[in-house]
Amino acid sequence: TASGKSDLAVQLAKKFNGEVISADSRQVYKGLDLGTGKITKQEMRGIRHHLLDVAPPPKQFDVAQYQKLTHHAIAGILKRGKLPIVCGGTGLYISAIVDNPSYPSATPDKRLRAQLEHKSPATLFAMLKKLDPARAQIIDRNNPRRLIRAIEIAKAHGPAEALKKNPLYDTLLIGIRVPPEKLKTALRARLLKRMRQGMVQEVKRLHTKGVSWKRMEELGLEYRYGARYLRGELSKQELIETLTAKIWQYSRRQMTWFRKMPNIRWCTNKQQAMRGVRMFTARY
RNA sequence: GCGGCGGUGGCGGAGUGGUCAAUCGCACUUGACUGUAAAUCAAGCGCCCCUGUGGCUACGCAGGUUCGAAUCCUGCCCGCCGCA
Repeated sequence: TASGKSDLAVQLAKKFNGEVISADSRQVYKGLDLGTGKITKQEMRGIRHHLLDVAPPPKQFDVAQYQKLTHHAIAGILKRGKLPIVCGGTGLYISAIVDNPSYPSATPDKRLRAQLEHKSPATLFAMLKKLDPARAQIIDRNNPRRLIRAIEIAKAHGPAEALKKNPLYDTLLIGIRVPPEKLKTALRARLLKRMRQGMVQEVKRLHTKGVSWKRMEELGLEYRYGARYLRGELSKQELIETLTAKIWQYSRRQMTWFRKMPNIRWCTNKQQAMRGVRMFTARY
């Protein structure tokens, strides 16, 4: 967040004849622009971007869909003889491409989920233990969302296998390192700018176009708190304060994900990144 | 000036004689992650020794009562409300 990755991606694409693939779980939705910090047409500077605006906001999108669409996109880019550049902050989505795990084929079961939603973690855990004791051993037993999905998988086709990774592509991972204080300031400045550009109006517009307040809660920080502000639960000042805090928390969670990626190459400036890519592409 | 209410950890806010370093929420720090991932979940969060049924300092300030006080009493300081 606010590290300058979109901008870097475009520069790399220019320099190395590439196209950009977004790895962002909110920018996949059409119409979520200001609130997600989506790159604008102008900022793209003619570089083709993929995996943006591929889903309607009311419908839930997920990693498996992301994985599938991305493989298509990458195939197309390679066929055109170009370099695919994945850029984004959703660790899970990045790993969906880089590690290419084959997710259990059990498809989300809305009815089952609704049924389990109000059960306590303890009962969910008991259910899972019966269905898939091995999984129960290693799962986070306090986390209803994980428990429900695990049950979903077990019900569909018995005990789950360990997740296999089958990487398809040779990848270079670049992490951008920004000093925390600097990042904090940048985050806030960016938020204020987006507010001036009409972020709240965007939320309002989405709602009039049929996105429920309930759904808004799930579409990302800006939409969640923006909606609360519009409903009068937050003052403008409170909106700004809680959003800065929440965005910062989110940014930290991103970092904990990236920190554990094994071969990530950390860069503090564009030159370092450029050099990395040059060396990487020289191998082919 | 008189009367009422209140001052608790970074913030909000419990507790009203012992089991209180003090419920809880937020913020903060660290981490997990098998189709919601900007989601969901976990741990830590006065100071020190970092072994424990450990030591120290704490609930506006200063005294007092008590075996024992954030909790009771007195004085002072500060805030809000009502009457002047």
